[in-house]
This record gives sequence, C-alpha cells and structure tokens, in this order.
Amino acid sequence: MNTQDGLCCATLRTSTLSEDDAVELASVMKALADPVRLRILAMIASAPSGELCACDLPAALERSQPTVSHHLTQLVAAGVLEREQRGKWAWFRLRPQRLAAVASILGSACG
Amino acid sequence: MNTQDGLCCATLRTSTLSEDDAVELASVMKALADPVRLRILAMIASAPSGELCACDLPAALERSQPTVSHHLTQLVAAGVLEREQRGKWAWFRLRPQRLAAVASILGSACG
DNA sequence: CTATCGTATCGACCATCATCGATCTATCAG
DNA sequence: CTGATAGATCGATGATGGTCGATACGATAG
Repeated sequence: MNTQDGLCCATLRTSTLSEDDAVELASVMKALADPVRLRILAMIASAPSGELCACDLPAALERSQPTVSHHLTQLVAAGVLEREQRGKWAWFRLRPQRLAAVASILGSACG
Repeated sequence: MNTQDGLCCATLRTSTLSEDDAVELASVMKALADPVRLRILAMIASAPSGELCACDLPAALERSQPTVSHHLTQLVAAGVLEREQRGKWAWFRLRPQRLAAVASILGSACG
C-alpha cells in the first residue's frame, strides 16, 4: 500500500495489514458499504457516456437532494468518483483505478 | 446475482443494481469495512496453514475477547469465513468464493 | 440587479455499531 | 464432580452514519 495514490498492491495474502493500512482500506470499503452509493456506482458504470448528472439522482434513488449530495461527496472523498462542474450541473465519472485496487486486494486473498 | 450462494456474476457495468441486490452487496461490503475485521482476514490469508485459532486474536488485535468474538461472528455471517470447532478451540478459514465474488463485481466496473 | 434553478452545507433525529465488563456455556484435566 | 479455560451472549455506552428540512451558495436567464 502507500503509493502516490494511496491503495496499491498490498495483498491480504502476502502481508499482514498494519493497523494504519487496515484503517485506510476500511475507509474505502466503508464508502462502498451502502446500498445507495452502490447503486450510484452501478448507474454511472452502466451509463453509455460513462458519466451522470447529479440532477437525475434524487428521483432515480428515491432520496432527497441533500442525501444524494452527501453520498456523492463521500464517493468523491473515497477516490471512487470524480466530479466535474458544467455550468450549474455537476457530472460524475468513475475512477476505475481505485475500484481496481480494492478488487485486486480482495482477489489476492482467494488464491 | 442470486445463485445458490448469493452474490454471483452481476456486474456494476452491465446492469443497474436493484435495490435488493444493492442491499445484499452492501451487507458484505459492510462486513469488510472495519479495520479489525480486515486485519483478521489478512492474518488468516497470510497464515501458513490457512487457518487461525480465535485464541490468538485478542492479543494480536489488542481487543477484548467479546469484541473479537463479535467480529468473527460477523465475518462468518457475511460468508467470508468458516468456523470449525476443535475441542475447546475455534479455528477459522477463508471462504475464497465470497471474496472473489465481491472482487469480480468491483473489477467489472473498471473496464 | 433579480429571480430561478442546481448543489452544498447545517442542524437535528433516529438507527446502527464497535467496544467492554459481566456472565453463561461447553470442553478438557485432575 | 471440581476447577480451569475457550468462546458466546447480554447489557450498557459512546460514536458513527443515513436521512431530511431549512438554508446558503453559485451560476444562468431575463
């Protein structure tokens, strides 16, 4: 772990996680551990353009606008999404590296 | 998703998660979203025998015995660990399929 | 400038959770 | 049976988190 981008190639199999690394990895997992946030990721991943406008989400997720904004903020903070402001709209794209890092850490424990 | 074992080959990229599938996936992620539980997984994954006795964990994790027992219960409930009782000791092994399922779902969003 | 619309922030509320001490259960040693 | 040990369960507590209404901010339209 600990490259310029945080999570990296440490594996559950080859090394025991330090307390600090465990906390960092857990913080990313925590960002992914909510149904609303997972649905946001799925919607963006399946969007033809690869991006989504925040304005569509409250209706699609049946959550209030503040709630959606809160979840988007958390996903961006976790490094899983990136935000781009266009006029008065906010658009979101995946940051695949971060998801790939987590996937590879988990996969490494599976032999 | 939804095979005999729960999580399966649904991907974030090809399908929008249903509310129910999102809740189920989130519950597994939640089990992985704690530093203590991640360290337990890492310790087991890196153990030469592939298994660990619960008796060693409170000292290694610097947590009380009830706390460790609580975390182990959650990991077993999430399908990530399996428990085997031997005499008065409880031993734990990984269930790689479950971790692999989560890893593949995350990986599928990374193109 | 003013009105409007998309988002972010704030404050509050309720639910969930990590943690621990105390206690209960079960297994083994004598 | 008795004492000791591994582990689970219970109850309490303090912290974290999801949610929403109200409000503030920022950009566009007129």
